[in-house]
Amino acid sequence: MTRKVFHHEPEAVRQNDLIAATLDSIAELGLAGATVREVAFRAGVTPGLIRRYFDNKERLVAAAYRSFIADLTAAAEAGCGEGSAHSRLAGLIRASVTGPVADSRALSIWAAFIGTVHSDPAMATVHREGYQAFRGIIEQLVGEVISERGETAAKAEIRSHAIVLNALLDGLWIEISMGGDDFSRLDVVRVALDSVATLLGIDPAEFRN
Amino acid sequence: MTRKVFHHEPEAVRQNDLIAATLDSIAELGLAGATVREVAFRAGVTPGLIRRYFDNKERLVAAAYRSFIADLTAAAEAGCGEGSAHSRLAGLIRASVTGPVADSRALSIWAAFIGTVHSDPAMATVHREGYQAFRGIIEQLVGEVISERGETAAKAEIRSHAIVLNALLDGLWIEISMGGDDFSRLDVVRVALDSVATLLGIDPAEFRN
DNA sequence: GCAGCAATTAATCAAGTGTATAATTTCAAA
DNA sequence: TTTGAAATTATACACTTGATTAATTGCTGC
Repeated sequence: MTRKVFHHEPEAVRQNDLIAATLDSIAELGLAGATVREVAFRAGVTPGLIRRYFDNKERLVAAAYRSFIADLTAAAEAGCGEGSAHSRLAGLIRASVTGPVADSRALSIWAAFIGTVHSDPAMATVHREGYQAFRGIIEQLVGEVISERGETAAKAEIRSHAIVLNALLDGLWIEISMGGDDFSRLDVVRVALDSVATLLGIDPAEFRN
Repeated sequence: MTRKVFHHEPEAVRQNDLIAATLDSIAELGLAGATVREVAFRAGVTPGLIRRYFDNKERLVAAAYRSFIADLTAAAEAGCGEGSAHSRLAGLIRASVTGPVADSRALSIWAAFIGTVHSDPAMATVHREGYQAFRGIIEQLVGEVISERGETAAKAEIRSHAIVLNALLDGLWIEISMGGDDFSRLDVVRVALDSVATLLGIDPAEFRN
């Protein structure tokens, strides 16, 4: 038998490929389907190689989680654009409830990971970091929006608003990404913007800009 | 060796025990830890017995999911109590963001199951049914609240409100159950009630009753 | 071109998985 | 008390899993 031909790849490239293959496996087959063999196959590589780049399968999965969350947050943040705080918040909201952030694949991966957080300390750490990062963005944005309107609010109030907003966006993201038929005939962006505006006491018409 | 002594149990009891053991396993060890042996051990039974009550492990897990969702929905619904639509909606909200509905164990189980929905059609069915049931409750309640206030709203508007409310409650439930430190010094019930009141255009003070 | 090192493969292992089945025990009916 | 069916156990099997290691290959510097 002839051995498989292969190429040397830079460490970063292989790691990325393995992480991507892991996320693909999870998205299509669930966490249980993301076996070492499946991941290796999708990465066009042999199972044993994984151990050269990740000490454990656990480490690989945690790295994939971190990468996934970072990408998701970055995509949402990219939706902010630049400009007034109002328009940036609107951009964040719009990005949060439309593709590629709000899509079935992302939800599947997120859900698979979330299920491990409670029983796996390493995953819990990754989760907490990602969560706090996103809520920090919202909190900052809410603060800026309030001061932009010439108003002032206590830190606790801003935080309270951020928590509610975050919850609403999370919930909407889940519902939309889950893809029940209920959203197909609904303008999700308008609903999301109006809801947030109402919660913040902003005139929805003005907020939609 | 002496064989294990055992008792005959009615079918319903054994099924319940096995389902309870499955949920316990998932809550503590994650879905991956809910092996046939682990579940059997927790149920004080031998692995082989499971197959007498459930064709597959898949069936057992699906049954556990259905049972879990039903209990959760029932607990939330029980919080409604009786009385005006306003007070029933308030009760539902209060129940949704406090124990035993909003607690770490419930979230762990929910998360584990959610991760399987995308790649497992049977689980998807169970999920969809449970989800629609809960959203139906909210939709009904929102409709009653509106008409109770002497107002009138198109069906689409009611549905839109229900979707947003459901998303908000889901998101709050997740955040609270996840148990970040951020909620420890926050009156979650008040925040939830005020947010919903604001979204529905009700005076928060009146809504809190 | 070639030597040597790092990257990759191939093959194997022990442990754990869900499932199947025959042997045993419980329990209710006669 | 006995008997027979149903419930439960014990054991085993085939398979998959993550991990390990030696052999092989590709590549870089000389």
